[in-house]
Amino acid sequence: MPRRSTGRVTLQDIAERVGVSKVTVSRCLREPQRVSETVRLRIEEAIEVLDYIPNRQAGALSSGRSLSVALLVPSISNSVFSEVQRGVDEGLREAGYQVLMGHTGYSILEEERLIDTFLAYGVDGFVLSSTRHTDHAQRLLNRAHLPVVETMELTDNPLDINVGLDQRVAGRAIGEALITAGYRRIGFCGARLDYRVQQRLAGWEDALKAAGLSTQRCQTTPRPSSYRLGGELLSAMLERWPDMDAVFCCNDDLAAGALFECQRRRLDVPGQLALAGFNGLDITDATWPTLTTVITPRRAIGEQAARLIVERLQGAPRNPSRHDMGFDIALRQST
Amino acid sequence: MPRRSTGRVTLQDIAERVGVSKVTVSRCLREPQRVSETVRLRIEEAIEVLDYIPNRQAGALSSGRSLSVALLVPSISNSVFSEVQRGVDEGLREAGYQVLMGHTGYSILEEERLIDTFLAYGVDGFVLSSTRHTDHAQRLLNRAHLPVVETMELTDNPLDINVGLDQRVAGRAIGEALITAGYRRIGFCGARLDYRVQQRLAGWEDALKAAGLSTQRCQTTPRPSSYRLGGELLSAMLERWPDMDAVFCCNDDLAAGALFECQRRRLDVPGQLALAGFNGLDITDATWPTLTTVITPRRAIGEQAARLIVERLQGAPRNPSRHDMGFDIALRQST
DNA sequence: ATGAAAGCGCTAACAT
DNA sequence: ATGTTAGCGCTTTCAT
Repeated sequence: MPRRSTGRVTLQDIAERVGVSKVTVSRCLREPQRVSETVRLRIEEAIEVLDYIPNRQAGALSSGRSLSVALLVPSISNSVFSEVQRGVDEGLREAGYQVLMGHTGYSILEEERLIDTFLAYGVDGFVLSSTRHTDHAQRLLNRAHLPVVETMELTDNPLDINVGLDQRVAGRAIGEALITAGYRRIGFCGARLDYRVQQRLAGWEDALKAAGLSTQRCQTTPRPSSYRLGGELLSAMLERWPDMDAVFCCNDDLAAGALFECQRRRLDVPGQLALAGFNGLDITDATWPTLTTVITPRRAIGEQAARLIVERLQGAPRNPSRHDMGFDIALRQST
Repeated sequence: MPRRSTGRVTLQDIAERVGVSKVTVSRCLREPQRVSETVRLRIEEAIEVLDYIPNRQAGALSSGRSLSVALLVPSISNSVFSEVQRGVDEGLREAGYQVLMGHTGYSILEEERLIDTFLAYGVDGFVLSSTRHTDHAQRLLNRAHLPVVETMELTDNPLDINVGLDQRVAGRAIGEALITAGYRRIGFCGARLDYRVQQRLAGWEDALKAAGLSTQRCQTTPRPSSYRLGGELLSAMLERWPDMDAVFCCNDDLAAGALFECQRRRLDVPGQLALAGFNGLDITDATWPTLTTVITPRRAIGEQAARLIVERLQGAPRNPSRHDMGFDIALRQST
């Protein structure tokens, strides 16, 4: 017994109304110039009148391409990734691809789960926001023969395409900037301690060691970053190392939170304590005093990722590559 | 001539390896208890060994259900919506649904485009973050016979399910709180001026009028909200109405930006000027002074939206409803 | 320029 | 408990 149709308007409905076969309608949608003008106009009219919405699942099943790309970010609420997302989204949309977003909660296991899910949805490519993955995730990606872009940080062994910046070099640069500015008892505070934060910490150590300074003033926690945590970490540090004259916070949220805590304590920034953040979020340029930070090219990373993946989707051969997008130090009022 | 297969592992491959038919494998995945234990174990082993990933497009095409729900938010970077998103995501994931997110950029035309796109992807339902849509979008949604939840604000004519809070009443409540606290020359500053902001403004007017106070101190702009804009609007207001003793900012970003501007001007908050925001973002509880604000139950809205849509997806009949999730006023140091 | 036929990988319906 | 058959809506291939 035939299963009843879903009631949705299909290519066949358009075809019948116009009096052509459904291949012609399909063709009209994909290669309008291959259909005669008269037929084209009538098809377009029918589509309009019937409110036809193509069934992408059927299209994808048949063609093997879904015209969608998965973008996996650690966190939705972290504004750091929303800029990357915008760049990716814009670039891919222009090329006719839909971006499907997922968030991993900073967990590579969750990333693996999402890769599996999106493979099941038949995405044509992946943009990941890290270079660290489970073995299984890597296997899945390799077998799928899909273009993959790993973003944010750089790696020597990209799965495929890698677009980011050297987090360690950036950490070192901000450390050096603080040293150049005359600070000598420089602390580091970090939350979450994901790979990128660890790299920034290593960079900070590089800078201090190279200058012969102590790297003992280091306060870290696995807890997720927040404004309040920035305040808490700063308080703990002031207690342990009252002589500290500057702090590099692993990200801008912590830096802003630390600044608020200084205000609460009536501690003059930068007079009594200098503060620096990382990423260059909007808030760093709005507080009083404004915050010194490392500006990361998040939008550009997203755009470049989109550009490269589109190239591949349009047929360019696989060619593992690494793209260093650099960073800028913004020296502001807090140092 | 037969088209060559995609090379992907399919149900058929599993079936052949185990020596059963593919329906049995399919059944094993969906209703394991209906398959004999021995066969089940062998199927599970084959799936593991071959790294089988089901093709959801084929499944959805065949069954008419994609096990996915679209969530449309105005902005990815606005943390207001990330809480909603978490609630939705969590609830839907538990029920076995994947959330596909899109952002409209506060444009109902873009919303319409996304509704079209996600209908093409065959989603089983929609969570929207407004009650305002284009006529065409409403038509599309009605014809699709899919569960739809409109969130954030309340409406008298829900498309289907409506979960939110009365933005106008909330605006009035914060206005009244300021009046109760003794302020009399109360300003309003608003950005973007989307529907919700307009409602908050109307509520603020309600409160001031009811108390016989002037509503002239109102500074608005269509520009998108940001910390810096909060500072700019405040500056403009101080210039126009130097006697102003309190400002209700339409959201927390503006309020924080206004606070930073006060710090820059060495204006004592709340001594010389009181500030209030809207939403209850983390930052309002981190600044110095902390910010008075309206706490909106964003997480709860998301969870409730998920709960209700899952009910419908599991067969509950359509039953238009409105769920007022309320709000709380947090009186903090800035007033 | 247009169409007929086959098939993408899966599930629903109906046997056995 | 398992299998057979048909078909979801589209695109591809090949023919006209």
